[in-house]
Amino acid sequence: MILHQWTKNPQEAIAIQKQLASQIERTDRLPATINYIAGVDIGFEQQNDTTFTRAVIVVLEYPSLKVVDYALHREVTRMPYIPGLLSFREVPAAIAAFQQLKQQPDLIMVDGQGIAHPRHLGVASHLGLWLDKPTIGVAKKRLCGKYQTVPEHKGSWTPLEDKGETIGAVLRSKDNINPLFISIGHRVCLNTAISWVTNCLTKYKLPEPTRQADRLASRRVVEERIFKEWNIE
DNA sequence: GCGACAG
DNA sequence: ATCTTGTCGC
Repeated sequence: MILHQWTKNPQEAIAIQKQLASQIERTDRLPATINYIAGVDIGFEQQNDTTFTRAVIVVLEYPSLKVVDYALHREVTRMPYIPGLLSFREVPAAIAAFQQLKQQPDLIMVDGQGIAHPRHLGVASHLGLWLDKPTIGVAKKRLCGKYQTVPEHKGSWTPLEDKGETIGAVLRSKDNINPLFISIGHRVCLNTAISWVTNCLTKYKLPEPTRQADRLASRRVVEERIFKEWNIE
């Protein structure tokens, strides 16, 4: 279902975000059993005078964390990067990639903020609302909010607060490595978001869903060997 | 006015 | 995000 037009006008985009933010669900509404978790990431390719947006979405089986499906979509980049309006640049491509999946996920982790955003509608929230799926924002940097120093050991976290409310969690996903910024995307409460990200952590900074998506999104060319490596097709 | 600013 | 070499540390 179409929620709105993907305007390229900043003023209109801000108005749309304010209207959509009220529809975000901050409490759990996800399957009792999670069998498939998706990871989303976007990369860019410069080809002479044109910039292409490349969206990658991978689906991992849980708890094995094995990749069972993935999709990729390229399109000419529609908007420049403007802090706070990232979803209007990246989400359309992510939706196109999502529609190619054969295995539907029960939960989606997105590279970027969820409600930890000036108008409470980061990429993870916007994508979740559009797809009507549970989503979690997994960002590597802070967009807004304040937080206390996080203990250095893996698993510890401190609240990310803005204007008197908790908008996310600053989570140490690996010992002595910069923390991740976790926030509600849609249909998942903060504690549930934190536990699912934690459940998907192995020996790296990023949880497996976004780490695997990142591997493809940040690649110059998607070679055939990737298919074999994941035993797909 | 000045600084901050996901990817 | 992307452009890029070496380098410090577990």
